[in-house]
Order: sequence, then C-alpha cells, then structure tokens
Amino acid sequence: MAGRTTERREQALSRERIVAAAITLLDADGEDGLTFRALSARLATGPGAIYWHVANKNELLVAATEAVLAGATGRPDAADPAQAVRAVALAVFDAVDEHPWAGAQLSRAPAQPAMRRILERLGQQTLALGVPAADRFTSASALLNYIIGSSRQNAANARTQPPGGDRTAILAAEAAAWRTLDPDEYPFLHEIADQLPRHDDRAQFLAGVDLILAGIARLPG
Amino acid sequence: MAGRTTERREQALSRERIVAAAITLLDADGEDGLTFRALSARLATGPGAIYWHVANKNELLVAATEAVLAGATGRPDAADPAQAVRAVALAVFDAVDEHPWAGAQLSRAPAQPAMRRILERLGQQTLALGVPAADRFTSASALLNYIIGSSRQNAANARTQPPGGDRTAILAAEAAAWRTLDPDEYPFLHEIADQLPRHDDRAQFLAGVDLILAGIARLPG
DNA sequence: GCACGGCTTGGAACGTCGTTCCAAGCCGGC
DNA sequence: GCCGGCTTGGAACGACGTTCCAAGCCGTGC
Repeated sequence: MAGRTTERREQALSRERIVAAAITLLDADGEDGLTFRALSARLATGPGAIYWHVANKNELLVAATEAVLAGATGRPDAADPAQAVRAVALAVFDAVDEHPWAGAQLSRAPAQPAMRRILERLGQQTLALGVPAADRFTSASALLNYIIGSSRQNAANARTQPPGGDRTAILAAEAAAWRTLDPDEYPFLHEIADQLPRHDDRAQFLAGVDLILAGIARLPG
Repeated sequence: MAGRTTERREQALSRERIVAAAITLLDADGEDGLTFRALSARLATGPGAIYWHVANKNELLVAATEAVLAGATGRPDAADPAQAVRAVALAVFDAVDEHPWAGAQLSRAPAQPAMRRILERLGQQTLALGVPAADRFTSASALLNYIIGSSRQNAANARTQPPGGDRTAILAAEAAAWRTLDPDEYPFLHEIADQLPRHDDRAQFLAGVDLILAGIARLPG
C-alpha cells in the first residue's frame, strides 16, 4: 500500500451511476441496505467521492424513487378515462410492490416530482370524466391518497414476510390471531377471517379504486 | 461523585412511565427526538435500565402509537352508520395530525392492534350500511387504506413546515412551482394551483371519505 | 437481626451509521 | 511544463441502537 492510485476510473463516477447503484442496494436489502459505506464498496471509491455528486442520503432516496416511478406515469393511452385511472393506479401499485422502499419515500416527503405527475394524470382524467370544476381537486386528491396509501401499505405487508412464498402462512397466522379476539367486540374480524388468507391484494386494491370512481360518477347528480 | 446512588427512585421505572416519556419526546422533536439517550436523561437513568422494561426501540414506537390512537377508536355512538364512519375517520385524522410520528409508525408495521380496531369499527358500519357480505371486506379495507394513507400524507406535509403558522406560505410556494411547469404537460396542476393555498385539508379528507361512502352505497344496485 | 439471591439499575463500551474534512492526484489551459 | 481547479477517497467525528456487567436494593428464610 504505497502511493494512492487515483488514476481515472474506467467509468467515471456520476450521479446516474450512483443512483443506479443505490437502487440495486435498496432492492437487494431494503431500506437499511442503502449505506454510504456499502455504496462506496460497490462503486470502488470512498464516501467523500459520493458526497461530491450527491448532497446527502435523502437526496439520493428522492432521486432513486423518482427513477423507479418514472415509468409508472407514462401516457394514459386509454380511451375510457376510468380505465386510464385504473391503469395509473396499477402502474403505481406494481412499481411500489416491486420497490417497497420507494413507497415509504413517497409518503415521507411531499411535493416530489413523481407525486406531481401522478396527481396531474389523475386530474386530467377527472376532467375527461366530466367532474365539475369545483370537485376536481378533491376527487383527484382522494384518488392520489388512496393509491399511494394502499400501495405503501401493501408493500409494508409484503416486506414483513421473508422472500420465500409463505405469504399465505403469514396471513393465516393473522387470521388465527383475529379468531382469538373477543367475538362480541370484534364480530367483523371474525366474519372476514376466512377471506383474509385467500384474498388478492391487487384485486382488492383495484376494487377500492372502483369504489372511488363510482363515488365520483355520482357527483354531478 | 463517590459511590453509586441507586436508592429506589421515588417513582419507580415502569413500562408506562417510559412510554409516556417517549410520547413527550416524539411530540416535541419528531421521530428523531426519540433516543435512548434522551429518554435516559429525561427519566434520570441509563439506557440499560430502559432495556430492562422494553425490548427495543421498535417496541417502544408500537406502544407509543397504540397509546396515542387508543382514544381514536372509541365507541361509534352515532345512529347513522355513515356518520359513524366519518367520526372514526376524523378521529384518526386528528390523532395523526397531532402526533405525526404515529402515522408513520402505523403504515410501517402491519397487524398492529390499533389497525385491527379501526378496521373492525369500519367493518361494523359496512354491515349497518347494508353492504352485501361479499363486499364488506373490500369496502372496509378501502376505507381503512384511504384513512390511514391520507392522514399520514397530511401529517407528512404538516411536518415539512416549521411550527410557525406559515402553512399558507409553503402551499403558495408549491402552487408557484406548479405554475412554472409546462402548461401543455400539466394543465390540471395549473387549473388547481389557485385552490391549493386556501384549501382545507380536513374538509378535503372528509370529502374523500364521502366519495368512498357514495361508491359503497351504489354497490348492491 | 442477618446473610443470601434475585430483581433492578445505570454507566461503559461496541459496532455502525451519516457526514465532514482534507491531503493527494489528475488534467485542461496558458 | 507548470499551474489551479476539478475529483477522489481515506480518516476522523459525533450520535445512534444495543449489549454487557458490576453494583445496589430489598424480600425471603433462618
């Protein structure tokens, strides 16, 4: 270990390369997997070099979230505005399902570009749906909050279970916990305990979108 | 500083006192305010003593969230089931608004007792609303996800601004940012930019609940 | 009245994190 | 060919969650 070898790396450090590496780490080991030390190791450099391109860890998270959700806000390209809303909703749901850390980040900091684009897409569809001007902001916000909230919650649930396919086992355990509760105090949980282990998260999410769409359709009268 | 003075404290350390102190710290300085060192100082003890009563920081957060949301899931005591749903929704919204860290915690870990109670209350009202059995789980879940997601998002927004009353200033800045976007790509954000600084978060949240309730009312046909 | 032993305390220490600092190396322009 | 700004990356700082353990307190059995 004599002299420092700072010869120009064959691929220079850049913001894009750093964000890409961060996404790899986040996908592999979750939110705790993103560390400036792990990032340094993967990029074969030191923490200081990374700080030259990125202000801090939060900026890195925002950039990674933005990159991951960029695809989810493409053109609506559906004739039916209700179908366009469903398409946006599912795109966000699937993106967050694949990158749970992005969902957490989305609901942590407000006014992110990705959020603006989603709200814009939803708002455009409320116009196409014939929602009165006075109700468009509220309708689009309700859709946005439901979509982000449900996607995040679903991702948080999925993160609880190890990568193995024992989703059913975990849900069965939760259903069993429900059945041990006092039936007089928790009649509803007892009623739906059977449905819990075999319900489809994605379909249920979409059904919720349809509930809001049905409520919106009722607006003008 | 001679001998150790471990004389029995006038009020013994206990799980309840620890959780209460944790809530104080969380309310004062946000999520980062809860530290085992700060907690030790406030309780005039050391970190080790706290670990005797509490397994780890996460358990402490769960207990604090549970304590703070206990009041939000009281008896529905409203004749109209729709009004009961609104009451539960507003109780959660207000509790999370007052304790933003609780909202973050709620959507982090699934299967918390508070979540079960809220889902139970909502489910009971779907029964009273005459929702068909096959749709109750989905309806209650949609309400739950919307309520938690919106409350959390609202709290995250509120946390951005300093305690001073410049909420309007921040929203005005965001509206200004919207107006700098390309009007062809973001027509909706331009349209609603005027409404942003003067809209009522709580009223808009409630309007979203009503949208879902309207959708639910349409279910049987 | 006194020793014993489990319950409780709280300070010290470990490893890791985000972040800052800075000496050193590289390279384009004079 | 040297100079000065752009980059690099290793060392160090302070704070965190957590673990460990010596010490003190107090109820129990004699």
